[in-house]
Amino acid sequence: MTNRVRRTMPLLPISIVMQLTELTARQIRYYEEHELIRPARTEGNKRMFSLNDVDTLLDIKGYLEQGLNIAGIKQIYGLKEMPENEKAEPKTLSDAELRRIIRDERLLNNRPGREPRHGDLSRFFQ
DNA sequence: GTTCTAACA
DNA sequence: TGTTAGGA
Repeated sequence: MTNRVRRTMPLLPISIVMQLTELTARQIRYYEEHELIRPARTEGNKRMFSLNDVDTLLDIKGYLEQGLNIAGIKQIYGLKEMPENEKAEPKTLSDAELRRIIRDERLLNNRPGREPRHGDLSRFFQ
């Protein structure tokens, strides 16, 4: 079995992915709506995530913490209609390019819903 | 008990 | 995004 298969094999239910990524089910489903991830479905319509999906979600979380919104992240993952189940690799962006995207979004909207961050070491002390 | 979709005091 | 209703 190839590593690609291993990484794209749908194995994880949303509850596990929630713990692995520290994202809410709402967020995970929302990102699927925007085609940032493409989890498979069981016969009962339950989402099954691959390790690649988890990896992508972790990247998304990182970008969100940097102030990017879905639109900005979509620019990085151009996840259009690709061959079956093959996920797009993160578009390689220069730091300058990434900074430009973030700056534009801060300009466009004053980072809606974002409160001053205290320091993210807090999650290590829950 | 878990996950799903749709919708919003 | 959170949360909840109503089903599966």
